[in-house]
Amino acid sequence: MQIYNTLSRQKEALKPHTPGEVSLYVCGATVYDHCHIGHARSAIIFDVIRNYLEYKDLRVRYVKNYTDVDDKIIARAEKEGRSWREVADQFIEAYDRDMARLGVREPTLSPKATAYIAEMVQLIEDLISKDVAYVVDGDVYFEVHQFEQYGKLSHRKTDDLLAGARVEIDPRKRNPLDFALWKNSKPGEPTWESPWGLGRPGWHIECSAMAMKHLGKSIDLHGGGEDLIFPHHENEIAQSEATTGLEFASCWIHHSFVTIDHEKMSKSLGNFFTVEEIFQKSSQFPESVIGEVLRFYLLSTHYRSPIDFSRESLKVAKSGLDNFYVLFQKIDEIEAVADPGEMDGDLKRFQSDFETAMDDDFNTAKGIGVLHEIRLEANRALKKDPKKSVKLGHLLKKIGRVLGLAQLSHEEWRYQPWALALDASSTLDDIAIQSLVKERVAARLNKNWAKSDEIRDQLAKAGITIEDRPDGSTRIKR
RNA sequence: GGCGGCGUACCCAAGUGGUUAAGGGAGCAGUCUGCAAAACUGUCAUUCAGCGGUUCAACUCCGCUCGCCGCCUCCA
Repeated sequence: MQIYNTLSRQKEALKPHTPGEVSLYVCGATVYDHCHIGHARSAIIFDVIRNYLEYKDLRVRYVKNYTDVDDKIIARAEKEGRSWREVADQFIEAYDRDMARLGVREPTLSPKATAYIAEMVQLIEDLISKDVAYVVDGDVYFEVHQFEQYGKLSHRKTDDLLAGARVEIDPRKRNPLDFALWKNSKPGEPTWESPWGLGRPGWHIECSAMAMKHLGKSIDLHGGGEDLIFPHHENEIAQSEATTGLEFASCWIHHSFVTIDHEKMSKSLGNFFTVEEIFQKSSQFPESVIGEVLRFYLLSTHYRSPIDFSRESLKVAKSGLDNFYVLFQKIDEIEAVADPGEMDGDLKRFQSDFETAMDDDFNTAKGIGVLHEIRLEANRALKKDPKKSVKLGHLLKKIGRVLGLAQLSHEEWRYQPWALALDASSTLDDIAIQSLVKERVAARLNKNWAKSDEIRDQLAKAGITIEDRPDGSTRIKR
């Protein structure tokens, strides 16, 4: 298995510290607002990476934190006249709910930063004693020049960083690049006791403390969005390695962004979509369907490439997924039986194609391509070799599980045949549709084609497509 | 200014120093159907932004040009 490592800027073989076990740490969200599609992309990518490692019989210890103390949380709390804790708790809950709807499994552990203040204080004390950190008026800073390898992750020289720096010069810092490990807190802010007085931790130290606490001094995989490379991950490396003298993480995985009109989503541009709002706007579908559409869309581009978000791209994802569920329905209808374990001929080839794709830096886009090839083959075999179709259907489910796709039954997918579109602009309600469909079925039985077609046109105008099935039933699609 | 990425058919998107450049969506034709729809079959890039170079051979390696984007500040 080859994984692209930001540290070396090339793909490397995965070599866990403990054979058969993999430790994975991912920087989670700062909980000051609802999460957006970018957060969803991050969560889904690492969910799939975790699933695939497990599929390859590796035991995965996956830690993803919540940053529940931060300037933005404090600012929001102040603005809304409530406590920072309330704000954090609210958005942790919202985050968990969004993740569940996206079919993202819970990590092995989801620590909250504020539960690890003691560990952070201890780390900082150690850094001070090693003379790589210094105290100024109740603040503690990490002295970047004391860590020779500073810049190894972002591949930047400290001089270059200074040259392009847009950082305000703080006269109390020995060097503008020095970053806060501990901040003297202002009245009303969250506060903990420390050897340097009342204060709160800096952002970077949180992840170091939680990662080392739960995964040890040297972890196998560390991930996050590519915007975290500098300074967050660079600083994590500096702090952690300055304390332990060991390599903090062997492999750094960074994913690219979700863009809107090819620009990074951001609050300042106002061009972001929250997961919550996508679910709300698509509420004519069951959550499991929307979640899967989002997953399919987000996994259809390699994680290291940017992906542009649009309504259109979700429609395409929906269409792609429809094909799988149509197949599942057809397989159900043929009533052939096959042992899910039976793997012969094409089956093995498809499975190995999928593994080859995923072994190559988690190429989910190619993996989805294999899913479609299996689907096509299963459709072809439907009449000639129904048993093969059933087996291919089993394979589809097995492989799909890694990606979190194609796991529903066709009934769940098309739970109400008359509620199948992303743009529900129909002027007819479900009851009206049902009665028109009944009327049309009767007309067709009487071979009253004019009437039947008239009803079909009427439904078409309301944005509903009719499909007559061979058994006389009617399927409807918006 | 420093560092990095991208540009593949109408749209999205994999990929490789050399046999047919995945797959999806859309389109077109056929099978099926009362007609449709769905599904299946076929078709849809002699070509991979442009120009040079290396090579027996490049879309794939190197250089330059054009266009787009990201990081260097909190950010998935």
